[in-house]
Amino acid sequence: MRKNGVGGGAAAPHRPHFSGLFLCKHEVPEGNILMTNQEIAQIFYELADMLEVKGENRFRINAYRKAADQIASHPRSIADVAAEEKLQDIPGIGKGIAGSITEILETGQLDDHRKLRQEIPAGVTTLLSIPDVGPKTAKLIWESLGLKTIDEVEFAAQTGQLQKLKGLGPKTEQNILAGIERLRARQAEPTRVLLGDALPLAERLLAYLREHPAVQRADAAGSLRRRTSTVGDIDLLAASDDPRSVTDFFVELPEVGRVHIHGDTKATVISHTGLQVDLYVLSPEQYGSLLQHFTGSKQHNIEFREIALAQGLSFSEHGFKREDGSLITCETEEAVYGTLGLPWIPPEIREAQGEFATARDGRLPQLIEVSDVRGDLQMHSTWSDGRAELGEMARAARDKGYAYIAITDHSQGLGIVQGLTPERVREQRAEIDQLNVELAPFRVLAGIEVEIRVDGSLALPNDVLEALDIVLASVHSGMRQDRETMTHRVVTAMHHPHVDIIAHPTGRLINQRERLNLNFDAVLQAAQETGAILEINASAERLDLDGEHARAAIEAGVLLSLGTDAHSVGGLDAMPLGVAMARRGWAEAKHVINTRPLDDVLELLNRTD
DNA sequence: GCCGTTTTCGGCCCGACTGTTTTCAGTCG
Repeated sequence: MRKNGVGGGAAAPHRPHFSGLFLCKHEVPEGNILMTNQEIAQIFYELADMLEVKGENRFRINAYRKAADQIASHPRSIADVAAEEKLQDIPGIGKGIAGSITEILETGQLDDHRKLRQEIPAGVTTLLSIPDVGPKTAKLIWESLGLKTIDEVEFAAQTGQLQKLKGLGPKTEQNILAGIERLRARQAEPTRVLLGDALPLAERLLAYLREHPAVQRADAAGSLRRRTSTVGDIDLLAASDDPRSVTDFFVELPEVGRVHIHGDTKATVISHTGLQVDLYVLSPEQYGSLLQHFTGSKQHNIEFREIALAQGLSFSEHGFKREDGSLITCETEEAVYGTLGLPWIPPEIREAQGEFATARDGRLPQLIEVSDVRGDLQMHSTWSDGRAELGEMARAARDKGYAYIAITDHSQGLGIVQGLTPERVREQRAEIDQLNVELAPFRVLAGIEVEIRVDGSLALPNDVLEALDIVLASVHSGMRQDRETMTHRVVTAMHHPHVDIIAHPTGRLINQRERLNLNFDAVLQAAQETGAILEINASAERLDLDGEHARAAIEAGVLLSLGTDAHSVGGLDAMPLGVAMARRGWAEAKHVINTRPLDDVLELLNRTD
């Protein structure tokens, strides 16, 4: 788990930067400044960092961080929420922070933040991004040596100045130097790792651990288990009666580049690929509490422990402690939640977004499972930019157990690939018809991923689209349009009579390209009006919609579809990632059209045979 | 600063590991 992951109170000075997705000029009340959720959140993160360096009340600091998390992950524009005077409906936002948000929206800044910034140079809070440098160390270095940048701290460490400070020694000085090196490596290779890349590495490491004779169980936890789109590190857990032998074994694995921490029950290593991997080991009878604790999220755990405290129980990874000091251990997570009278809560929704209240009321959703998915509704073949023949894709999908798929090659109008012309759509249809004879009862739907042109019109004529079984529409070019234009463009396409699904609706490519500048509320409204379906694109670099957007869609009564967007046979394996996003969005099978039998899907699309 | 099926005040999650220390502070998860 990365810095400030589960349970921590430490700073996380740098947050991934989001696009201006949630901002819409014409919705902001007169006189307000254009601010994205991320920009607003950033002010509170910085405020928290500065207060921490000052040594202020840690609960106040945590309140700002919690509010910033809520703001950053809110699926709607905070400016819109503010305009509706609903800010205090958001958990963690009370009168004070609501007032601060209003001030930020009106003036573009926060006076408390501005004043503190005069007191504490911006550079000092950036020192918090160095591993092993927290607020106390940053303050010490700044006040005693006057250092304000990472470069200055690096030089001071190289020249032995840091170890002269009270409380620091030569080891710490070396750790800070190594930390700066790690930070630089991260910045050169900036990104968080894709869920789809981290999962295989975690599985390899787990396979080693499970072979160790003293290991009874091993699982991934943390954000990987919650299936966030990207992860900052990998958290692994093991059950063993001899934990030390397991951490000893772990730090010697071939994947390990460097050992950072190596204790009796925990070890932290850096893999050769630069990813941090943490291992925690406890006895089998404590495995349930270990799993719960390290799955997080941090805020979920805090709420969980508050509920425990209200029942006179203190909870940690070791189990529940009664007030008399006696321990209740839990071998399973079901027992952990059950001890507080709660049903087991799926990891994907442990984000402190209302899951406890829902669980208490017995209203937890029956989340969609991979096995619910009967067909894959987006994939490509050599007819456009895919690497496998249409027949190979179909047979591979059939062999995965699907009842149907949609072949959705690109249309003309997409410059970089050989998109289908009306003529070639008809040729492809003949091949699909032939395949359907061969593969029956498995069914290949003749589909298309048609370009939404810059004005919202589609790149194929109506009669061509009408003859297809399913039409996906998406934006691949002209992506820099302003918010109003882009929103109008997508909404116009949704109103097209032959468009069934908007593919990868927000257009993000994780770590590569920001989301489209789109008013998502307006997209949801258009979906309500037209019945258009929004895709959850399962390819690892898209995962679009993500959980937050999927949940907003479901709450708006909008239907979803799942497609891998596979461009090869191997690409079909991405479906569990898409299902994970759906689960993070609290989706049940009924919310996703391709959990339904083919006839029901065709009826929904008004294309019954 | 937030929050309330004990509370509008007085709480706010809990423990391992490391380094610099002679008993603990800082950082992290």
